[in-house]
This record gives sequence, C-alpha cells and structure tokens, in this order.
Amino acid sequence: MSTKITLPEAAEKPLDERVRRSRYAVLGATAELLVERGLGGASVDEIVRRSGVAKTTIYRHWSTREDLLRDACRTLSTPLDTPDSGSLEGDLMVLMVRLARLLKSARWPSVLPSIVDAGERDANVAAMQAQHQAGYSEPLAAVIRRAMTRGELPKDTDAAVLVAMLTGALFYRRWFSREPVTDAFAKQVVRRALRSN
Amino acid sequence: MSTKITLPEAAEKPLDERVRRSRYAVLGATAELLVERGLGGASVDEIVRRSGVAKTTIYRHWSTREDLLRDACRTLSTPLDTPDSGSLEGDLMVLMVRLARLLKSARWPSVLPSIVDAGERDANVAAMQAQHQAGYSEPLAAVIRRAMTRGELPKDTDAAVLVAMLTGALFYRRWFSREPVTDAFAKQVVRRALRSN
DNA sequence: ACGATACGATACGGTACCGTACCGTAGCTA
DNA sequence: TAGCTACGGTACGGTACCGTATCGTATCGT
Repeated sequence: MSTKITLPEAAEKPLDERVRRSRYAVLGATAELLVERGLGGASVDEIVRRSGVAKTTIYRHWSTREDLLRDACRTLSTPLDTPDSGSLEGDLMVLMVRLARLLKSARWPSVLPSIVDAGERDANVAAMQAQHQAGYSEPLAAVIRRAMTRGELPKDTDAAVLVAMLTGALFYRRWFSREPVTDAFAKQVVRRALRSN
Repeated sequence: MSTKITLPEAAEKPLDERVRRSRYAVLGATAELLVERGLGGASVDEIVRRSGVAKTTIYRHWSTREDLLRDACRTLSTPLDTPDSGSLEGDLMVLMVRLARLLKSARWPSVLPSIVDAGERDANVAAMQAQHQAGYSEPLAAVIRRAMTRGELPKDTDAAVLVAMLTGALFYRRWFSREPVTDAFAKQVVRRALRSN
C-alpha cells in the first residue's frame, strides 16, 4: 500500500553485481559496434566477441537482438538544451553551431543512416526515429516561438518551415552532399534565414 | 580505320538476343528489389527468384553482386533539368516542387537511405553518392548563379548555402522529421529563402 | 542445318547469423 | 558458509547468403 512510485518499477531491486557488470559490458560493446558499423554490423556474435560476455548471458537479459539494439541506441543520443541569449539570432547561432559540432563528433550521427534506412520499411523504427529527431528540433522551435511572442518574428511565421531549413541545411551537408559542416557554415545559414525579419 | 566512335566500345556488337533478355530481366528485378527493400534486400537468390533467371547466368554477366547493384542503381535516378522562367523565384518554385514530388513518388529516394548508410563506412559508395547528389543540386545552383549575374541576388551570395537550405529542408522532412513534403511546403521554403533579396 | 554460345537446374562449400539446450562452475547474498 | 543465481563454453538446428562446379538443353546467328 506504499504510494511511493505507482509508475513502473523503477530501480526497485538491489540488483546483483554480476548482472550489472554483464549489462554494462554488453551495452557498451553494442554501442561501440553501432557507431563503428551501423545496425547491420552489430551482430550478436560480434557483441559476444567484443564484450567478453557469453551469448547465453546476453539472451538472459534481452529476449531478442532487437531489444538489445533498442536499449543500446538510447545510450547514444546527446541531449540539446534550449539557450536564452536574449536575441533570436544569438539563440540560433548557439544551437546551430552546437548541432554542427554534434554532427561531426557525436556517436549518434554515425548510426542514424542505418536507422533511417530501417525506418523506410519499418513503421515502428520510423516512429521511434521521428520522435528522437523531435528532441533535436524542439529547442530550435522553442527559441523561434519565443521570438514570435517577443515580436522578433512576424506572428504568422511557420516555425516548422524555419526549423526544416535550418536543421536540413546541416543534415544535407553531412549526409547527402557530403561537404564539410563547419561552424562558419552553420552561422551563414542562420544569417541567411534571418535576413530582414 | 572508321573514325566513328573512338570512345569506349559503345554498342559495338550486335548482341545476342538471349543476352539482352537476361540482362533486362535481371536489371529490372534488381531495381524492383532495391526500391522495395533497399540494398540489403536485394540478395542474389531473391533476384533469381524474381527475375526467373538462373544464378549461373547472372554471374556470367556480372562478376559480383556489387557490380550488379551498381548497374541497377543507374537505372533508378530521374534527371532534373534546369528551368528558365525569367525570375529566380519562378525557377526555384518549379525546381523545388519538382523535387518535392520526386521525393514522394520516385524510386530513387526509397533506396537512398541504404546508400547513405553504406557510404558512411565505404568511401567509394560515398563518392558515388555525392556525385549523384550533385546532379540534383546543380540545377538549383545554376538558377542561383544566373540570378546573381542578373542582379536578382547580391554578388557575394553563397550559392552552396542557399542550395543546402532549400534542398535540405525537403530532405529533412522526407527522412528525418518524417513530416509530409507537399507542394505548399516547398513553396513556403522558397518564399522564405528569398525574403528581401 | 549446324556449330557456337547462352541458358537452366541442381548441388555444393563456405560463411555468417539468430536463438536454444545443456552442463559444469563461479560468485553473490543472506 | 550454504544455497541460490548468474555465468561461460560448447554444441547445435535452422536460415540466409555468396559464389562456383557440373552437365545437359535450348536457342541464336550464320
């Protein structure tokens, strides 16, 4: 009857040390493999080799390979918080430069194409990925909305269009044209997006 | 000594009818599979099943699976020509709407994520893909350059930035945010990109 | 009509992969 | 310290895949 946490059973158990170790090693190795070789390269046998954990044990913790990959993916994303520099241009500069750097260095971007590809033919993956993507576009949308209430942007501005142009420009360079994504480029995009608004 | 065509041996031979049929069937089935299931789904065995051509025969014409996939990919792209409506906005509207429709209907976009993913870990694929991508961005760049000589855009405009924002906005919606890519959206992007220039 | 050549069918070797069964052993917690 | 529980190793069944070998047959061009 304790009304502590009626949500899921978050951290209920003390948790056997061996379990903790195994899970940690497996998730770590899986994340590495995802980054290096994408979804297709993260085979269970390879995870066994790299983590040093027996296949039997892996299947004691995750009932299927996909379960494991899902869990491992969650460890890869880098959250993006919402700045408040006082001006729209300032906020966008910060966010876009941060995004540009994430695209060059972070682990998630190197897995993303696999996910997008899988999503092309699997609605569950697509939904999960779109939701994850929203985590990155939301800060941009937030500073844009704030600028609208401030009067920095016209009230009828379509935030989604602006977000697509900003984020899209970076993504386009990273994966499609394969040109470098520099800080300077990110800043140019912001300046052009804000011309006379 | 006939100076007809000194280039490669384009269409030199009469070509056995059986060969023509086999190649045609195999390339067709492969293209279908690429569109439906991506690179990974186009296995040789499946191509055999769908084309009705024996595996032996396939390997008589292509020495490896990758050779075959390369050939099949070439049949999938839809060329984009350069319009001349008289104004930059008109040209961009035409191009962007055309691109938006291609993204919804054409065959190539459904294979592209596979290619991008492969390119992430294979420089050859990456180069091929970037070159292919240039085929789509070049018309945009062309009308932009023309507008600069006309004085519709300042001389110091960076065409690459503009191209990335325009194309990127569409691609972003198609693959990352997974929101619809409508004609109206494409037009909004163009209008916003040209604000006060 | 005939000879060269392309074809189909089948079988195979080798690899990689997923997931399970079994069994003996190590390590944690109480 | 005693017993529960997680672990490692191996072996396995089943599938999918690539590419080759072999051999008899059909079809094309001349």
